Amino acid sequence: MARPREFDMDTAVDGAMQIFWRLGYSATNLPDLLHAMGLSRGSFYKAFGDKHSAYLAALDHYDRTCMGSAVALLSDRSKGDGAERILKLFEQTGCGEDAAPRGCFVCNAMVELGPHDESVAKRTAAMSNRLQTAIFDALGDMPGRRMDDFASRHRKAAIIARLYLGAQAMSKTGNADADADWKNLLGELLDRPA
Amino acid sequence: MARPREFDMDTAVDGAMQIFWRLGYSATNLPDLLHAMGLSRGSFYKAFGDKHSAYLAALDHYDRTCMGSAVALLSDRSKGDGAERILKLFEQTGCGEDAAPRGCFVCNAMVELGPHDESVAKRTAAMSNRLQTAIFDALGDMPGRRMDDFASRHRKAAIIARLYLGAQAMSKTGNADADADWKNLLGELLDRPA
DNA sequence: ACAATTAGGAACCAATTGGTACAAAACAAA
DNA sequence: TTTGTTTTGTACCAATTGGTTCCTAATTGT
Repeated sequence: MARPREFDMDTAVDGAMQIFWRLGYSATNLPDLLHAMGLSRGSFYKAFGDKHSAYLAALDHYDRTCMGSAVALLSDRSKGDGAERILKLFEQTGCGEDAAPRGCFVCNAMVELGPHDESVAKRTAAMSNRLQTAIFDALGDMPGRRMDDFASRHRKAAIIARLYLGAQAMSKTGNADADADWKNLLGELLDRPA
Repeated sequence: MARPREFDMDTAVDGAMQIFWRLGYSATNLPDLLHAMGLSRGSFYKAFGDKHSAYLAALDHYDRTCMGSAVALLSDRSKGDGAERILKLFEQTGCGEDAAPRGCFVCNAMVELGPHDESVAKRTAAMSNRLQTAIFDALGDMPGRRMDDFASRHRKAAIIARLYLGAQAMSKTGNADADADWKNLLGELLDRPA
């Protein structure tokens, strides 16, 4: 048919995700974005249309990759019971100790564009719901602990999801590691039925 | 000495806070900022120097006003015991139901500028610490409930502060009111010693 | 009244913004 | 090899960005 594209689509979108994640939407200008994606203006506008569409593609990429592995961790029975998996999630996604804290892309997007961008709001809401559901499921997999009723588990999952976002947000100021042991209480929290 | 300024400093800074709070730093351009502050370019640059300084002034204003009243609420013994006051904080600052969700200015600033702006990081860290301390104090004022030890109270306060930030962040997507009753669990959580 | 001093506001600025036009280049099918 | 199609990179664009200049107006102290 015609000339095939030289760049790898997934690599480019991943590059976009990286820089949007680190800098946010407004603060990322086109030259930086193009550099991060490894392609030139022509290719970019042909393949994505505009900056905003590239951002949405980056969000969807985040959903597929990062959010996907978070959900996978939460539902992986080989990693311990539900409480241990939730704790692992908090530890692995580095709620605090990171040297270059970029937080959670979903949280960043929600805060920056949520109220003014319908398409972003829809995606971030879907992703946080996905996380919350995975937490809910993990809460149901705690053999040996007293089982919560459905409504309590739901509320508990809602709390933990918000706690996760808040921890990610606070990690971006760099003072979070000062009292990093707050994670310990999360474990105690999970033990206690509500 | 000389001609006095015609605008009220506090009103102007408050206007700056409003629009920065709603739009964020990057997305607020100078014309909008000037309009919100009710003054012209000349007066603005004479009084504040540049956009960034105005943002810092807005943050400090937030600390004085909003954060101040939050802390005041948390330490107001006439509003109930510590647990009730914490619950009131979550209810009053509208974690979810707001029609025009602007979230929490501290959280917004942390997420947008925290990792790249030392002066913002310092201020937001100070403010979140201030909130966390007030929560810690409130947790110590729960007559009739079993008293937590010092370390547990500290961790509990750290959790609640992060929960607050996360709830504020999630409120910006608009889907938060779907399961607004997660606050109920906060009450149960507070009852239980850790 | 009169300096001295400062606020206010409009005109202006260079740099950067996101986005477009277009021609050359690279491929596939014939 | 020719033709048709698509990518790629560069030059270009208008609009907007935050910020400066500078003149006029207003006020206070003397």
